[in-house]
Amino acid sequence: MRITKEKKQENYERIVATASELFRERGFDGVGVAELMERAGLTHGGFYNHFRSKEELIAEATENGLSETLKRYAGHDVLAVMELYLAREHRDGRGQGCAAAALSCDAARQPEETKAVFAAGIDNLVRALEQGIARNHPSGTSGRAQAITILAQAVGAIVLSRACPDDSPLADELLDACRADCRDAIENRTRVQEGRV
Amino acid sequence: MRITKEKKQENYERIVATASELFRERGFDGVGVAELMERAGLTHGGFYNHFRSKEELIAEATENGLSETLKRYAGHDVLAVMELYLAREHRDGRGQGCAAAALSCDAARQPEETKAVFAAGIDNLVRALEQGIARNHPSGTSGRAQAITILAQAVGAIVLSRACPDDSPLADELLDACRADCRDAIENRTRVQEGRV
DNA sequence: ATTATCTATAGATCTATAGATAATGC
DNA sequence: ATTATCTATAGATCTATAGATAATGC
Repeated sequence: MRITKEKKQENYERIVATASELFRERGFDGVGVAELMERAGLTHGGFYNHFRSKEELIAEATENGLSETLKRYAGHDVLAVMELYLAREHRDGRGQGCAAAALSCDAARQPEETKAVFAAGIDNLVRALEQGIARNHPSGTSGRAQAITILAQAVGAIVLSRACPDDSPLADELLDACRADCRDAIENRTRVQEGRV
Repeated sequence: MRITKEKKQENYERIVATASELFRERGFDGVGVAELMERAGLTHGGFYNHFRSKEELIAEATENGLSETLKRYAGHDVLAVMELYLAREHRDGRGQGCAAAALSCDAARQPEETKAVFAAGIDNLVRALEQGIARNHPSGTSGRAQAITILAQAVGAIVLSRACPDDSPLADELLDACRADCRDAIENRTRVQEGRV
């Protein structure tokens, strides 16, 4: 049974959104085309009307996940972003959380084209954080380097925290120490820019 | 053909060492038992004389990888460790590099027992870094929280840098910004402890 | 006529097991 | 006699394709 072009586009988007979530939960190798299509309400074979290969979907789902992540964090000051990012709810909701934190290890093992998509997504996050820093420091100079260090630390904290067992004290310690450190770093930036050092 | 107990132990250790490296390169799902055993110079079926399941090997290889990582970095001051850690050579040698950076995303998807092994390994790295901070600050107070933030940032920088394409400027930018930030953080600690703020 | 979906399946993997072989270790 | 390895294979996956079906879009 054939469907309208509009319905096809809807199906395509549902496949990508479903894949984006499942990949974050289980990794690229942890999700098969058959299960993915079933979850999207379609049958296995139909997949290849939308994508030439699973690899093509991986690139698409990665781009989608990273742009969703950007959307969630753009437009807020950096401290507000970090409160949300370094929260237990974020750590415990891999499928709905930051795609950079959930998929970076897996992305490292993908072909160069997929890694290019990933790098573009990270760069967008860095730029959003840089603007977030500017919201805490309206008169400050460019904070790209600091945006990079804050993103790296936040991603590292989430990634390591998720690798700990549910009841591990270290898991929470990671989030708390990095949240406090980020606050200090931003505060310190204020002090430096006001010439108080 | 049966072999000596000693040879069996040697085979066991070679399987774990081979797995530890291959898993870091390709992830737990990216390496099959057959290929692993072939690389270790044994046949597929022999695997189950050493392990009840692949899952058991994963826990063992994770522990092995993390303790190798600890061995490499223990006993040096924190700035020397970070020079090594945030280097291009480390980023580009996943199989020989830090197991926490290579496997944390994968470990997050493993059963609780494997995650417990992972958390113990991270805690050892944190303690080693804390001692490394003490080498830069012999008279300082405990630096566990700072050790945690430095580890998180370093892991995040490597993980994100590896997800970028080979020629990506962002990949190097991540390493350089975090290396500089770590130097600043340790320097700032000196200033604080000398009462200069 | 075109095409998005479906069913069915090819062919390659994957983990794990069964049974044979042959050398160790009692 | 025990046991570490080997060969062979069961049974479950996995990606991808072929061909049938039926509704759209010309």
